Amino acid sequence: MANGDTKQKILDAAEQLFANQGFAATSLRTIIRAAGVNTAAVHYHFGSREGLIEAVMQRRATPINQERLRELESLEAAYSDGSIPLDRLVEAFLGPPVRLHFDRTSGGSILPRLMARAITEADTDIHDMFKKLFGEVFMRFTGAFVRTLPGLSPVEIRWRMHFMLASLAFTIAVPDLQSGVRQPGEDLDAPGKPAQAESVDTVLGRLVSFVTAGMRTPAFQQTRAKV
Amino acid sequence: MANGDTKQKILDAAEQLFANQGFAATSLRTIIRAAGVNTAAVHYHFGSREGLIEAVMQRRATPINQERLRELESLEAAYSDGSIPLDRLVEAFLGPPVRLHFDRTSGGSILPRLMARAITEADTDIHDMFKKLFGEVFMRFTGAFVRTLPGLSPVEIRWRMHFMLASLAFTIAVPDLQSGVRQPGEDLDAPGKPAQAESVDTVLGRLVSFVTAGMRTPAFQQTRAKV
DNA sequence: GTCTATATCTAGATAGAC
DNA sequence: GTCTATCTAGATATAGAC
Repeated sequence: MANGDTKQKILDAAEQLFANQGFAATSLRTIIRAAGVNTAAVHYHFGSREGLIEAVMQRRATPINQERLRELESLEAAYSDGSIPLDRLVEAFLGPPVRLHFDRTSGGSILPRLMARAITEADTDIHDMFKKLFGEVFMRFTGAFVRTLPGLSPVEIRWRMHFMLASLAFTIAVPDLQSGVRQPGEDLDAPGKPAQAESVDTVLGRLVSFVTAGMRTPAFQQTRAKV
Repeated sequence: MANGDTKQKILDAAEQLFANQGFAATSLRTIIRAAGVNTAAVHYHFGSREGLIEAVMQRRATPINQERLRELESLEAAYSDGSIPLDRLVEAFLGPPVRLHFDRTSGGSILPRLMARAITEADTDIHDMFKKLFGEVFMRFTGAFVRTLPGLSPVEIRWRMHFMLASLAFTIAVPDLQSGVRQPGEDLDAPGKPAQAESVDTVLGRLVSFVTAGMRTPAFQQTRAKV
């Protein structure tokens, strides 16, 4: 409990709680209780509650951005003459957060849940923060999708990336939704048992195949029936 | 400002605020200020903050459920011999909330945002509430999807419905995300201008075509490369 | 059914001792 | 760098007059 330890303890506790309960629902006092420190420590290290939120997010955004960029650049190098295959591109975007979500060793397993919370949260300040942290890499991917899918307008592509983001965020942040809802006739799983215990590869595979198919489908054509 | 008016005013104000700010971030005091009533009125009519939340959600769940069921039953009648076409089924599920989202007359335009918030929120009590309100109709649809997509396992179908729910919720609840992120090279829209102003049919069309394609794609096969 | 007034608690933030 | 003590504001909830 000596030196600079406190800062880390606060960050860890805050990350856990923000990820589990959301930002709005987590008070500083809950955090300091969990971290075993006192109120003043938070303000000393981070200035304010908002400063803490930003620090928590910043600590985690960098690795995801780096990993995504690394994969994207490796794909761009491999397919420098043509365009990148769609499923590879989708996986380069979804893989890093999903894999980190399942990584129980790095302490990063809560990380993507935290990120998903950030998109999901109502607070616009948090949205702004999120855009600041991920916006640049997101735009790089947008450009790649535009090249890979020349048949689609940029607007259409942006919508589909929005759906992709949605599927990603939900898969990570709201996993309990797929448990609570059971099938009509079948009982593949026991009454209360969550439908999870799936491997990283399986989850990522399901996600990538769904999103890739959605991305690839022909552009929606407005029927000008009315007007 | 005479009789039973107060209850309605509270419900309306609460719905607005919950939809815009989320549940956790909205205090009773904010609500009573907006509604022009006082604290005691809320407790008199709804017992507690949680009681108010439940009342707000219940008021809106019923019409969506009814509309979805009506469309589903009409499809089941029309295709009683075979299975329902996938895109019709997807539209029956997504159409009612999306259309209500755009309906500026019924005062229901905030409604689906509210619902989307409920899935999106961290609070598990709200999740439970949500499952209670929509679970039954959701299961009816699950059964229909299982019949329409015999090539997919129920587990796979549940995952894809999860992605569908995600895309729906995000489209309605987090519309600003698609604005803030702009294209690399192109400026189809002005710097700050949101990319919306799209018609109901366009948005619903984009959503349905993306989801339908994702739903229809062949089941993900686990490669047993490792292990 | 509606209000004012108030009780009780918890929030974020700061001052100042160590 | 870390703590205790405390300020102020805001929260939910209730009592009791009208």
